Amino acid sequence: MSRIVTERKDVIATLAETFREHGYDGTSLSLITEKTGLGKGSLYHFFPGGKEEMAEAVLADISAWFRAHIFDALREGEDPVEAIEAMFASVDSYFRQGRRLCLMGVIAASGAHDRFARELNGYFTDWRTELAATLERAGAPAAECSALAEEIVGGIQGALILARSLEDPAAFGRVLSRLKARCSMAPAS
Amino acid sequence: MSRIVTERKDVIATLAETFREHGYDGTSLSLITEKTGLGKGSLYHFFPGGKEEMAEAVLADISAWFRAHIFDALREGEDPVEAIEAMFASVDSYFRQGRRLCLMGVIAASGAHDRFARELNGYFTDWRTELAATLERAGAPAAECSALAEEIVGGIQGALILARSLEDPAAFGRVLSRLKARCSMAPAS
DNA sequence: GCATTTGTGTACCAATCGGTAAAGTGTTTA
DNA sequence: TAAACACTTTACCGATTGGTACACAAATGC
Repeated sequence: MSRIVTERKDVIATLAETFREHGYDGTSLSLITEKTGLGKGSLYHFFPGGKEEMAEAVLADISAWFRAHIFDALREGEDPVEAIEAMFASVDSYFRQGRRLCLMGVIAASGAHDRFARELNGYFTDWRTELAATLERAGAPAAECSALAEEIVGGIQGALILARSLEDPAAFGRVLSRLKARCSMAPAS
Repeated sequence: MSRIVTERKDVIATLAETFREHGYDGTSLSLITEKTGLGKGSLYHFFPGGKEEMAEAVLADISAWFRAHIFDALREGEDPVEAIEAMFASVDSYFRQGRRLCLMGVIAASGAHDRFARELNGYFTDWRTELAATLERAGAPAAECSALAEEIVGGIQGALILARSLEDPAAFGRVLSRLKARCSMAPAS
């Protein structure tokens, strides 16, 4: 019997998908065992803190992904208009054209939100901040770009909820393209 | 010892608040017992179907409220512009200036979403439909008002998630007023 | 080659889960 | 006034929950 050796990071993607689909409270250890193929022994070897540490690891992983692929790209993109366009493309792909929920939103809307308040706050604060700065670089009126960023970051979350509720993933793309259109209006005077 | 007699409808508001705050899976019968002050016997007397029937009753109650106070007001308001303005005011008040989540959104973002798919779909479909029709009556370009309604209904959900995550209820009001502003642009040609 | 580290499987735990059964109390109705 | 009804209380059920203990196997380091 060949032993299949796992590493901590191999589990995180599966963990993330499970939490996304079933929520924090809806994800039991037995469900995790089933989805990952790992027994409790292995699970608690990687995550001594149990379920809470698993969720924390997943959230940290997601934060890192967004920092690397979205926030940094916004800040460091030479052409801010192009960078914003790239952000929308990345978001559409990351959320699988509206078929995948945002785990940050899922946690925020669950009873476990206070346990992960720091991660949630950081994620949304960073996104709003970086997007606002890039909008300003792109020529949006300075007084407005923080509010516009807020509207967009929130709009993305709402569009995901809406798409799932309407059972119409395409609704996500429609809202996304409207939000994108808002970015190119009211260019710098 | 005076016996306190309860009616089914008396429990529903407390039930709603509990589900809102703790999510569907996070709301246990013992938590419900604690919040409502009712024992399991009484609970199962009112809701023989248990937790699922309780949630269904709450969702039905919410649907009825929105139908009566939002959707009907949109459809029957003589002045469509005023009706839309009233909708935003009602929404701001219903969601307690961003301090209260939408239970429909909470369920949609939970693992229980498929169990209540019909209710979720109906709620969002009706809202989008009625708002789109009112926008058209208000003079919005016919080709656009369905998409605009979608953007607004989704935007409200997202703003609630955002406000909770940022621990800044005021973010809800800010997004709300931006969404409202979108309604008065592009008047009929 | 031997010890240590890294990962796995199994058995177990108290606590809680959602749900049931039935006796009891008060209120309405006939 | 007696039966029917509406609500409550208490005790109980098997299943599942998150978590622990520990023996065990494979890879790794010296």
